[in-house]
Amino acid sequence: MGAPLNDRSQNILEAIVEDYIRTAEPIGSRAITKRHAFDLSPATVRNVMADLEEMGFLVSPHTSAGRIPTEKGYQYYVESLLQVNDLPAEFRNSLEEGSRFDGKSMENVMQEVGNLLSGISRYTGLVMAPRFNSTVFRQIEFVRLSKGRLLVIFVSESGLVQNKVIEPGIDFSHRDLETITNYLNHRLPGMTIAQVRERIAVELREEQSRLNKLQKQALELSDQALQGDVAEQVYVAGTSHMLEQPEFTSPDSMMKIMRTLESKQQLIDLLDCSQTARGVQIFIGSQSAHSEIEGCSLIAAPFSGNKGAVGTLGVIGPIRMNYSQVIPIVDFTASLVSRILDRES
Amino acid sequence: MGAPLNDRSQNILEAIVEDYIRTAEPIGSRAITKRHAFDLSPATVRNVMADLEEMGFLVSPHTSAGRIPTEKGYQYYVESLLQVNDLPAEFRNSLEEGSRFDGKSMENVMQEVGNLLSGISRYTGLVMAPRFNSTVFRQIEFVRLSKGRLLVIFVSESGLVQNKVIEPGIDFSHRDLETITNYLNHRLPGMTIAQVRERIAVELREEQSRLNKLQKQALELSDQALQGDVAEQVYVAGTSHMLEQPEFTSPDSMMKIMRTLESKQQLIDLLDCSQTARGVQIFIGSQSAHSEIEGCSLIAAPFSGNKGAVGTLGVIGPIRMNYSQVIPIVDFTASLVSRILDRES
DNA sequence: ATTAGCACTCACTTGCGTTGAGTGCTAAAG
DNA sequence: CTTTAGCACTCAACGCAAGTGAGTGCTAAT
Repeated sequence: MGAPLNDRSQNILEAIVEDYIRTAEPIGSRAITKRHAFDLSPATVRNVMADLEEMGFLVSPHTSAGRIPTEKGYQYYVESLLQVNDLPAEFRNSLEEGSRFDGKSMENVMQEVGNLLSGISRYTGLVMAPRFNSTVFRQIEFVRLSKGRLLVIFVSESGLVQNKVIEPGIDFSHRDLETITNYLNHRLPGMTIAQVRERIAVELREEQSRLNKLQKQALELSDQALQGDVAEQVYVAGTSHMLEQPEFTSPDSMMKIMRTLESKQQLIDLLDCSQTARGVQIFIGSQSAHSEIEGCSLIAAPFSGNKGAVGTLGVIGPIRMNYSQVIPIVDFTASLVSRILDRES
Repeated sequence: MGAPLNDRSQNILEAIVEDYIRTAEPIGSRAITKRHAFDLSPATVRNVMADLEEMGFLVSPHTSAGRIPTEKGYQYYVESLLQVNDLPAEFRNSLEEGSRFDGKSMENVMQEVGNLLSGISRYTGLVMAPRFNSTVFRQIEFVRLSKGRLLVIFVSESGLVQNKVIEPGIDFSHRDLETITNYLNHRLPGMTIAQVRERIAVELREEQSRLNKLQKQALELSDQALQGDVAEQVYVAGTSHMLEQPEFTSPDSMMKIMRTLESKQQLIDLLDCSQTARGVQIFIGSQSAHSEIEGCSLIAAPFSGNKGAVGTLGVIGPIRMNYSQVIPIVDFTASLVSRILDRES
């Protein structure tokens, strides 16, 4: 699908896409010649537009309206025509300002980053915290809540904290717990949670005989503590910006979009795609997979500390999204968050 | 404003409110006589309705429409006419089912409870976790993240966990931290966070001379750790149910309501009102304070463990809300959560 | 006190003509 | 061969008028 477009067609396509992104209204041939100083008559532009339509870059909603870009049109625009703006200094500042983390927990930081993403882009901001299972274990603590009920707290290298309540069969004493905690905290750091689990399984199987009772209990306990994948954390911010978009003015589409943004799982699936990739990724319309988010595009980028904790953040908005503005925002924010995670180690 | 309403007027008012809650459409005199077996002609009902309108319980949107309840009408209905249904067993079951907390953190439980509230009521569920400052301190842990950067983890009696990153001036060694942790964990449990802070301030002021260096550092460190109120946590679930309500079909009102539900602070203010009260509280329309939530009612109840941690949960929906169904849901859920918090101790 | 009857009101719907932005086609001009 | 001017055509959107019907308030009869 190379680029069988000559310069003039490209210019016109670019003009249409950009005007449409601004106005959200079908662009007519006259409007083009007026707004941009091509030395062409509307009729010529019409011919070019007819060609672009035939090639699948444009459609007209009805005979007597202007043209709007198709998904393919946007894709071509993003891949070949778009020039990304620099991130304005004010945005850069408020991002750096807002992500100071002194006195905040990592969760707060993630939430705050989501708010910043949405506030600056004026679309909806998404942040998916690193999957806990892939983060590097740093420390574990047990708190005895009541008879037989324990609170387990994990801390990862990157400063993420997770906790859960478990009910092991045995009622450990304060002393036991302390010993177990020490034992585990000396042996486990440096591995990912996944590796830790594997290690525990191996030791329980193969070294049974060489372990004393408490060591065995320690392993069994941490096995239970690590059981069950911890659900991903997604922070969504600025959902109401979505409703401000003219493409979602109908009550129906408003409900649809809000339902989608409410279902964390769908968002996780979406963001997972760009987990592994490097740098900013752009999913335009139905490119964003199986997903139910019709009419939306996603600009996402992974972030990661040097200890391997990988999360994803991004901005979701209508296909008619201001790509040139949002891309640098996402890009910069991702590296910012990476920097924050790194600083922890 | 006593009750200058005779039985017949009451019955008719009740019928109108309940029919309107069901249909969301103005109720006419004929509809009343048809749907309910009062032995009255439409004309009589009309007379009564005119009286009720004069008294401020009803209004008609325009001359040739039926009547709808005013806020005052709802208030009278809720206070004097409403009979609360029992909570259907299926709801009770799914609530009890869903709030099993084994393997979940308290935050997960709160979130889950929000989901249940909204899922069952089909309105929007709110849960405000206990303010951390008012919870009883149980344990503190320090994790050294990097040079000069500490992660502090607090655990409250009720199993709530909070963490934050701080940067004390000094770079404590692992050993120091252990000592400090032990020192604090022996002295502080049993007090609320607020009390702890006070105590620390007093000791630092009055017992300066009697403390060794590490003890002093311990106190200073925990002072910093406790500084700054931790933001309240509000869990909001099922916001899209709001958009399903016929009163919010216009794009404008949809945006308005979503913006409100997005701003945690407004919700906190709202829920704070019922923090101190006992049992289910009902805020109808503008009763729900200064707040911007026009056209909404809130049904809320505080929950609390025996250790004093107090939170609030509730359901928010249109004024035309199914009070008789939602009240028992909120009531039961609040006591359920209280039970969960209690069980921890 | 209640009810039947009746004139009246007014949001809502339907249909119809007008408007205007925009198109595609054709034929002339460069 | 490309570009442009001209023109007939299309069709969503807007506004207006008439018709419809649910519901009311008032009056007079029961």
